[in-house]
Amino acid sequence: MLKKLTQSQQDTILERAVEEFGRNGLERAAISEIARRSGVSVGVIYKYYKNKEELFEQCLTHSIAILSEVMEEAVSGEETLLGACEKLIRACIAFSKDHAPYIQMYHAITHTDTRAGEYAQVIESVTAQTYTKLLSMAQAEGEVRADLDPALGAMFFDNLLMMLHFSYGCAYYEERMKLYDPAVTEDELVRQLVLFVKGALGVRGKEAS
Amino acid sequence: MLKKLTQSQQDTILERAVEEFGRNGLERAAISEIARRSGVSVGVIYKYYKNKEELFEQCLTHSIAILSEVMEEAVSGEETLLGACEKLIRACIAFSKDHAPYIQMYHAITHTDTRAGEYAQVIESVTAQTYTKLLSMAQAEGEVRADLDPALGAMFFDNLLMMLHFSYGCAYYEERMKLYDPAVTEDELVRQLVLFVKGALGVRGKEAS
Amino acid sequence: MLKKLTQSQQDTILERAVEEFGRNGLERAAISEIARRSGVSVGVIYKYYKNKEELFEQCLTHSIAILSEVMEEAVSGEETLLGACEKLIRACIAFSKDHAPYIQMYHAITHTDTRAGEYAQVIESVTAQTYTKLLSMAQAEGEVRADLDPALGAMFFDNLLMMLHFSYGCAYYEERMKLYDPAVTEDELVRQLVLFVKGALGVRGKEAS
Amino acid sequence: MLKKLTQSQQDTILERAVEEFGRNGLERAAISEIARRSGVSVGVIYKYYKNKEELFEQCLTHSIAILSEVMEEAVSGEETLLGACEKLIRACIAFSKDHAPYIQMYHAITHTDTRAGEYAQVIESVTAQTYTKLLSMAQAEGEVRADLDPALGAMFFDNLLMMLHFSYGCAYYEERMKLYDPAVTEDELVRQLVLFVKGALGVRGKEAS
DNA sequence: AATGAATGAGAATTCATTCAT
DNA sequence: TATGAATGAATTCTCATTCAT
Repeated sequence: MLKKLTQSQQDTILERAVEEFGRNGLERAAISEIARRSGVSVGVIYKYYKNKEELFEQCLTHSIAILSEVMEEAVSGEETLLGACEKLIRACIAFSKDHAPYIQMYHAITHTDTRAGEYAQVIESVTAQTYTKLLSMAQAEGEVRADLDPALGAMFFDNLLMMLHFSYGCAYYEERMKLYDPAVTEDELVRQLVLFVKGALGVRGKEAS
Repeated sequence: MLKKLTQSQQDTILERAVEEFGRNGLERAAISEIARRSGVSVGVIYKYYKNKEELFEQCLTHSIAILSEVMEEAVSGEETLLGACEKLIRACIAFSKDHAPYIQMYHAITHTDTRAGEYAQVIESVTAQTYTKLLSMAQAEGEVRADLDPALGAMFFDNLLMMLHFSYGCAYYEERMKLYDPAVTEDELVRQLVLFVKGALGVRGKEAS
Repeated sequence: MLKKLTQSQQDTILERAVEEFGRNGLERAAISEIARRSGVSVGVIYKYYKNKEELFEQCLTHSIAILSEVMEEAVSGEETLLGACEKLIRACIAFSKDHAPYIQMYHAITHTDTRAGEYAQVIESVTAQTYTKLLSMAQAEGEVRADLDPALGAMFFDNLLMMLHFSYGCAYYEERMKLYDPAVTEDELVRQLVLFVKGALGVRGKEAS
Repeated sequence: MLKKLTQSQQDTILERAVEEFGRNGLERAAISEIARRSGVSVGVIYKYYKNKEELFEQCLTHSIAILSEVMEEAVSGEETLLGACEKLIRACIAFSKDHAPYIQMYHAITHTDTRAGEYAQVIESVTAQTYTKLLSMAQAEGEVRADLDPALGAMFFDNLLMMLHFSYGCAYYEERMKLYDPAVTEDELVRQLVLFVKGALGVRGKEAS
């Protein structure tokens, strides 16, 4: 057969690869399995990706892009900080539930030793800056407590979101969540986490300032 | 007869194994590498551990035991909740700095899919119950806000601690932390995190209640 | 794509495998050795056979098929029982001389403990039924003595054939044969064995009945 | 401990080894298992036997000695050839039933490629000569047919006995026997085999000559 | 350009044999 | 002298990567 891979086929490969990596991790994931599920030959994968690791990285980039998009969309047009927080939290959960493999990939990548800096840079920069700026602005308007360091506050908040991702996307953390509260509803968790964050940031309604 | 491995040699194997598993995860970790670094033959590892998985689990048990001890010791004799939090936070950081491989191994284990429930149970149960009870009691005494769900509050708090572990024990998260604040001092981070938690839990000094 | 193994190459693998299994038995036979002698890589053997045991079984099937064919051809068109016996005896010897590895493999398999029943079923059923029916019919026609149990008679006869296989295919039994008669010619042996069987079965010419 | 191995301990080792080799064959048999079952250390086995193969050979010698003894005893004092045959046949069956491991070892040894001549010499010489002489004498007295070659006749007879050993001592041949006659009794088999041999040798009662 | 069979390095595991005690 | 723990070579099997077609 001599037809070039369509964009859609490339997307398919990436999605199947994310699933395979999510299921089995970088090591145990099998290129041949990804090829089979994608309906292409092994060779074609090596045409587009130098080796397994590079495919893994592309999956990562792909995953992060999707995740970022979802998260950004979540807060767009949201007026209040707390409203944005809740939207982010809900987006986290929804995304993790629907795209567990992406979360598992995300978790896997954070275990990388080599190239950690590079990866972190690519993946976390935007979020870090966005959240920090968000808090800075809120602080300037008196919406959050004055003694909060915006950068660290942003990191702590993002830490909570990351763990939320894992809790809804990785088997281990799901089990762990059950140990804390076997029957918690998603709504109750969101409510509690919003309260938690609200207190942590010392959020006051704007009108209250 | 040939001298049995001394306790110290056995400890060495476990330490090298933790390092190897931390570096490479269960899959990629190589028994032969662990043997080589431990200065013993491959065979002796199979004398002491049935297979790679069992060695992994022993490493896990070992790591958790050490971590638990440190964390428990940190809060013992601490009167106030906030004091305990700060101690825990400082213990987290100290431990992660000193025992990065243990943290990496912990991070690796949370990526396991098979046996996730089993592992979570073993590793997280005690912490989950301890923190939950701590918050319950504090709440009963009016030390934390009344609308906090102790179980979820405990989980969020532990989530922050876990991310702290990673931030000081795993390269990726270290780099990520630098993105938020390249020059933050440990003391400042602790101060900010204590404030963050204080607000999140709605902590009032006991005398204030 | 890389050229698939030709049929001839696949046959080579099977032949080399039969030799290796014949030489060393299932346990000691080394896949790597079979690969080396076949001029293929180890991997290709695992492409065609799930594991060593499956290769072993295929060798078995192959050997039995060849042997059966030879034996069946030997008796086809033979009118008298004694004529058939002589043909079988000669076929045994010829086959064993030409295909010693198959005989050695057969000998090896009879040492298997696990799956003995399964193997025996596959290998011996046809022969058992054929010989038994042959004797039954001959008995009905008064060609063999009336007090012979056809099934047991068939087994004793086949026992003699099996030992003949071994005597011409396995070093040990060859040496053993020399102990009985260092200089025996094949023709003399056949003549004697035919006489032996003739007496054992109480064969009378049909015209004598 | 500094006590020398008693004769009884040496016998124990040999017996346990025969069992282990009978069970698992030369390859899979484990020296450590033999040591454990014999209640001695691994080292002591290597004190008495250079290596596994030598132990195997000693087991063989031991097995053959026992077998020979039993067979010789069986025929001693027996007057008629046919009586001796029946005694031998019964002894075969009884021994194989009681000492299957010895038979399995015997079967294993006949698979040896290297040293086949040596082994055969040691193991089969006496039997070969005994049976041949037996037939020669019987022939001289007109007890067996005149056109029988005593050496070949002896071999065919011994072939039948060997297969009998296997049929009662090795799983594969047991199963094979069931294919021929699933419900045969030992007595019936003996009766049929005696008849078979009687015919084969052309035995006449002495008084009939 | 795509295919997918072949390659072969690499990893887990076993166990005969050694030898320090 | 007996012990049995340690050794490490050897074997099976997998799968990322190559490359002839």
